[in-house]
Amino acid sequence: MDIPQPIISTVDIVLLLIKDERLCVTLSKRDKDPYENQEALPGGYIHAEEDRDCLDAAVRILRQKTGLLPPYLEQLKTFTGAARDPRGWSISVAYFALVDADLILSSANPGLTICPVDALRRLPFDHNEIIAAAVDRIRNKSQYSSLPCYLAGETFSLPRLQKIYEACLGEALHKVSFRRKMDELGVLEAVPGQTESAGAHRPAQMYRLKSEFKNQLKLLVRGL
Amino acid sequence: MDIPQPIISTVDIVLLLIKDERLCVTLSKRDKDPYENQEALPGGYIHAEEDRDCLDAAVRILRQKTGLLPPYLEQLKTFTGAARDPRGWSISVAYFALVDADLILSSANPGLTICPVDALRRLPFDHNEIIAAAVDRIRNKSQYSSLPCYLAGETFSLPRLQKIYEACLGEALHKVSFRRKMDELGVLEAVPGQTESAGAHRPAQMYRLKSEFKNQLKLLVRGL
DNA sequence: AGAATAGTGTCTGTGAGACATTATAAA
DNA sequence: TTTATAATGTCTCACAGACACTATTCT
Repeated sequence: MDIPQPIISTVDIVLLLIKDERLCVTLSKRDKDPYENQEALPGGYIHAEEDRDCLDAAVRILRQKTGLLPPYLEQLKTFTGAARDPRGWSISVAYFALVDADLILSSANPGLTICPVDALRRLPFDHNEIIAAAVDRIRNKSQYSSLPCYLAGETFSLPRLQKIYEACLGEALHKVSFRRKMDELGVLEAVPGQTESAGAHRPAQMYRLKSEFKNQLKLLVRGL
Repeated sequence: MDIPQPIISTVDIVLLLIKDERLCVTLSKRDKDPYENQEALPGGYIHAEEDRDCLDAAVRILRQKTGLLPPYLEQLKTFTGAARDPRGWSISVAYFALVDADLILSSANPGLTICPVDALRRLPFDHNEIIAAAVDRIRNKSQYSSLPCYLAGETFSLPRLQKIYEACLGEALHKVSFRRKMDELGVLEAVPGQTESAGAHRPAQMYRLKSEFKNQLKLLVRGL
């Protein structure tokens, strides 16, 4: 039985959020070689002694680099090969996380940058490709699920939620249909008496996720 | 900088096909410990010296264990952790492949077994979970894509293709709608003059994938 | 009062499923 | 000629988008 050659095993995380009605990714300044001091996806080695599995590692790395545990976290895709890392053959299990922008902006972590996904410069490793996969994923799931609600924070108006969906999908949505679909999803409830004023016009009713859907995606039979 | 602990890095493949109108998975008898001589998903170590990336490794392993290159192969999901392999902390990058049953049954590889996915016994490692993820994937993609066509071989009748879709989805489909959708997909062309007789009734027109779609999935705007 | 957006009611075209009818080869 | 399934035409109901109208608050 041949002993396999050692392979670098890491986890990288695409932490997405909405800022100024645009879909953005969280970048972290690298504190080690290779690419020391450059902006890249937050990531790190798998610690076999400490992490039970890769999801565990992702949670640990998120805590270390951003100080928060996002309300949505799932495996995205695994990126592998001899060419993607100057240290040699590597595996990166990429994760996909969503968070309300206020949480990051308020925690004011110095090493972090928020950058719109459609205005990224060339990043180290294959991180542009990883982010592209994450954008594909959110585009796809936003068409038929409550996924973008995790970008919206505790309470939000329907007009704001529609803007978030539109930022995820990259296209404008029809208001009546959007509201019908949100109603059909059935994951939202109005917050009694709470409204949001935004100028010289009627204020918007605020909504929140029903508690039973806080940790559970809901899917539409037919998409938006 | 801490040197990470070595992690076992493997690739496993869920090779699906239709046999007797049922969705089946290809199992391979293990030739090494752990679980020597037991049926499990075909898989093996990543060879960092030889494989450019994991897709490369999957192709190599498929060639070694089954002797064929399936017309459809994509990454499925990565399974990781300390608990899934008795040898220790491991990463398995799982792949998802589709093939026409005739190809496997004709190659008559002795180490292979074909087993319906809904009649599996307990398999080594977390292979039941990996297969469940593959079944989820094919169920999902069959709803809105030409994916199941890769299970159908070179030429096939529409009634047979419908049976294949039904096996993938696990539910009966409406004939008229199914045909409308196949027409809308636009990936099929009739094979002039070729029909299939199957009893005392009108024979079925045979179809094949248009050559431009042989290596490309086509998606429906609205599902089946 | 006017402006501007929130929120809702109604109409219409598209499309999916139901049903029915025709087509065709084997027995 | 019967039988069984292939293949297609037609009807109807549901739904998505278009449009129009009402509601409400700030200026």
